[in-house]
Amino acid sequence: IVTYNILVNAFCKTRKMDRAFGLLNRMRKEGQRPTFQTYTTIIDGFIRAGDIKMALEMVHQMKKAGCKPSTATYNVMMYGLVQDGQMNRAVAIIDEMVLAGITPNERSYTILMEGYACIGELGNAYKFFKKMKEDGLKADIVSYGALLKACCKAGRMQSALAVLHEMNSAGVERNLFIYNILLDGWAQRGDMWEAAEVLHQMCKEGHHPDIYTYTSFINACCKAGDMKRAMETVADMKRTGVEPNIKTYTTLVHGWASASYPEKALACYHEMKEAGLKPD
RNA sequence: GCCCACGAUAGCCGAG
Repeated sequence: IVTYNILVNAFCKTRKMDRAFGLLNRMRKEGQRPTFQTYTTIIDGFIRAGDIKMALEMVHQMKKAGCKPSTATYNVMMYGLVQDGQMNRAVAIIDEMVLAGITPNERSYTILMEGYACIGELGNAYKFFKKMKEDGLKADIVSYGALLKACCKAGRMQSALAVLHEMNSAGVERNLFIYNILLDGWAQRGDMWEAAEVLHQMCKEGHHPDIYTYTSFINACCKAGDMKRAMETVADMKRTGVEPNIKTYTTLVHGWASASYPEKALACYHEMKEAGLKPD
């Protein structure tokens, strides 16, 4: 059964839902009982394919087969609804879980927080952050990341700093994701100075900037109109072995174009093609 | 605690 599950998972991850589904039927025919993991994997596959209806249908089949949906099953459903922008339905799943006697875990709440973070609803994100703690769950680094992103998206950078502070008190170490979210928060506001400060601090603490860090920072420079600094950053990243990708170049092309230097924009565009990247 | 399932970061454009 574990072997089957691994196979089913492989098919789902490569978007071959028909084959995954076929395998499920084969398991049934051979008299093997698919486990709750099997079902959850398939439901996850449908969710990632954007097919909420089929995902719900599978939940139904799962229950009919006498398999109890687990926390992960509910999490997957919430994730799908969140991706689809159906926050209210996603939130309703929490109540459904509780009614079914299933306990939400930190991921359950983090999924909802992420959803609210994406639309800049800090208040709601925070609401579930609190709820998580009320349930006696410990916020992990991903949960803090979601809260941080909510602050950044809402433009509440002071609150973002407060979140970092709380992480410290909770003894949760910052990682590259955390720094990148924060740096991007400043970048979105065109504050390359604060962004530079974050970049400086992360390096000081031994974190190596990655493609996300650099691209966000370049974006900050472009927004602030400092194309010189943007180009210097490109040089920096190459020097540290981080190759600019399509997004990095698009940021630059856009930056030069907004600064009314179409010829510079074109030069970046050519450089991108020479680097073997296809414009998208 | 670990094993087969679930959550996090960047650009432009389009759609609304």
